[in-house]
Amino acid sequence: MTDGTSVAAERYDAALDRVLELVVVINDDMTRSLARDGLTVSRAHLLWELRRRGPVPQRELADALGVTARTITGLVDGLVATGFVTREAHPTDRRAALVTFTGHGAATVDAMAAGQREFSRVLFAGLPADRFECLVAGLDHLLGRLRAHGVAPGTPEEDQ
Amino acid sequence: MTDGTSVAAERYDAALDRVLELVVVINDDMTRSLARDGLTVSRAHLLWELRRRGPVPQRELADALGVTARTITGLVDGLVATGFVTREAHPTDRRAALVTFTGHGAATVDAMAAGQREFSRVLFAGLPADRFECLVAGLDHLLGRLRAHGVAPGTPEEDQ
DNA sequence: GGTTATAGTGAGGGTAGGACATAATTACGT
DNA sequence: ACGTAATTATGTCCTACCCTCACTATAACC
Repeated sequence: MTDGTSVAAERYDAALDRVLELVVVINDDMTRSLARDGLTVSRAHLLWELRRRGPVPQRELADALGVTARTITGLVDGLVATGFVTREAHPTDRRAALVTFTGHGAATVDAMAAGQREFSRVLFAGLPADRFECLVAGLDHLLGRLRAHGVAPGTPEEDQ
Repeated sequence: MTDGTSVAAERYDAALDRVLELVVVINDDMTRSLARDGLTVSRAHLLWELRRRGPVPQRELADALGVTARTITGLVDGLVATGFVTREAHPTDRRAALVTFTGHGAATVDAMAAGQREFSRVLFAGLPADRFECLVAGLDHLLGRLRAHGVAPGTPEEDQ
């Protein structure tokens, strides 16, 4: 079974190892980088969603992040305590609180966006155009396979 | 500034988005898959290291996972309680406890390894050989850039 | 033997999630 | 209009991960 059926199981394994290593390394880097801004990954995700939605009630953030409303309460508590957002009154629904950026919060999340662009340049710089395209195509293939396998979002999936 | 200096900042951004999405999707999938075996990501990492080291004192696992010894105590507590490992006496050092697989633990981690091979086949199946090679080369490039940028392991980095 | 280093744990704190229960408010149905 | 949902957010309580600091027991060194 050295070849025949496919490229070779061992090459697949080695490739998956690289993907997994990439996952770990990027995760760690994000965590450290955010910590320098006084943020955690979860809180940064919240700010990121808030950025492309404007002030929204917490319920919407819960749906966007895929966590319970209770978790959002905790995350917003932390972000309020550290001065990134405030809870403002909803104009029409007195149950809801509109999560709203402070100046510091807006500046931080803008800096995050800039940092991400910078990071992408660092990552992909020096990669010839054709190799770059091929890499992106490969990544798309992986994402497609994951979705087809019922893993990624886009699939409703009632789980188990 | 539509082109000229490089491929185009927007393409880099889009590519990074794919990488980030891959990170999230794979993380979530791993978490769910492990939960079906009664494991968490951290505990599975511990078992994974234990697999390629044989019975070891907890100190060694702490170094391998990059966490404090205290954290290992907690993880091993959980794994003992759920029947994956036991703490055995060290033959020569009475301070140390050798973390050792139970039958269930060994079987589970072997199944994890098999599942990973299976997963790699699912991911890469249907990718022509040349495209596969190109993807792997691209991934290596990314890992290299990360290391060069002082992100990945291999760099001592006294952190500060 | 005495000092120092190491292995592991107790105590306690911060963050991230969940389940369940509950108050306040809105929406709906008749 | 009035009662019954449904919805927003939170209180309370739980698991889990990770840390620091203090401490015990043991090993190692000299």
